[in-house]
Amino acid sequence: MGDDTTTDRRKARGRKRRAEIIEATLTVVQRDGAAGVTHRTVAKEAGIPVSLSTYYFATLDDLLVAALTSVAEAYTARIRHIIDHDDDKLRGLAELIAESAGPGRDRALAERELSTLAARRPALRPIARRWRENVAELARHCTDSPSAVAALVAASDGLCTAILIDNAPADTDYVHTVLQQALGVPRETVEQ
Amino acid sequence: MGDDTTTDRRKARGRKRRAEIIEATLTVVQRDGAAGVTHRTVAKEAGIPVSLSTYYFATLDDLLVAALTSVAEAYTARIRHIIDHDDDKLRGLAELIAESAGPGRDRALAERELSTLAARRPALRPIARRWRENVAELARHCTDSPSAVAALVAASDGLCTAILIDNAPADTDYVHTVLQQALGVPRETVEQ
DNA sequence: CACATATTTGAACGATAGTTCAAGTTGTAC
DNA sequence: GTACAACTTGAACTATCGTTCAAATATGTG
Repeated sequence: MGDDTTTDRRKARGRKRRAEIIEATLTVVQRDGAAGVTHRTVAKEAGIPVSLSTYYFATLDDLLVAALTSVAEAYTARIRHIIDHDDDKLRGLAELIAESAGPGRDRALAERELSTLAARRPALRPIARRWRENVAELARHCTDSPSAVAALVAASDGLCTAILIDNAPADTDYVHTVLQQALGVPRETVEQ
Repeated sequence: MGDDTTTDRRKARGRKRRAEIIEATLTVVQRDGAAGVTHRTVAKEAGIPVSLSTYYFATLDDLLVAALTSVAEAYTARIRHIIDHDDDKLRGLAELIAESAGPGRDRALAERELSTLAARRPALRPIARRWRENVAELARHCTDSPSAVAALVAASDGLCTAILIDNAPADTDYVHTVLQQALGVPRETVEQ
């Protein structure tokens, strides 16, 4: 009847709709910022009536929470993949960060908007924190120093901000160099 | 008549009102986030009618721009003061950053909200960028390495984020240690 | 005094917001 | 078929929004 793994096609469609609405929400955030997210703009983006948006997300807050969760999970998955599969994990991280300047800019922008939102809602903090914890775990594969881990995590975050807001140089080599510097690798391998 | 240094008491009162409205705006941002800023909430906070808010700031955008400019300038002034007057400039920066956990939390939160806003408005980027450039200048007093400067700037930003969103440890010593790490000081003086 | 300029006020307009709801449709179980 | 649950729809309610405006007050100038 109502078990978790039901194959009820109605519920399956419901889950799909839910995902579609979240996707439309992220599109709106990327285009107009978190301030542009309303039940109506999201519904229009998804091509559905307004009341269907509220059917799946009773309040606008629920929708934003779901969107943040989704985008954070996607980002976290990327990092986990680097940890598990990349040989040079620091370089993998640098590539991921450098993406924020190119194709991944919209996504990174959305994540910043939503994480800023999280600063004001304690319920969202654990989700926003997960990204940071995963970067820390990646860092622990590169060094034993706790302060080096902290510096790398902070620098990673700061680099993303710089790329998004300052249009800082964002080629992988540059990011990689700065990450190495934060990690404290010997000078002569960093300086030109 | 209309020169800059007029002592016209009417204009003086106008400037004071303008400052009051900006102050009220920042209070609203600190309490409810940038999304909570409306002409009405600001007017209520300032104890004035709505139309007076629009008299000084024709559009809501003008008001947000003015508020961001104000908060960014205050922060920049703090950094400049450290550069010009502190002996241990890195420690001064660490103290400033650590403030974000205590009395300066609201202001730091407001700055993040408003700088996130800047990501979507090119006109605001120069203002948001100034903070970063001043930190870089401070860093250049501590090192000759360009990558060390970049790492310190990025780490400073990331530490603020961590303190605001993750409730990361924020005592001055800890922040100072991480900043030193990013700067690349010899290991033995950093590790415990 | 009159005259001009700057500030202040309350009311109003049109637009859009979140949310609710009763009615309709589709799919599942019996 | 009937009964039931999940999904979908359009319309509506109330609230708040940004902005405008004419009138009132205060201040400076002659």
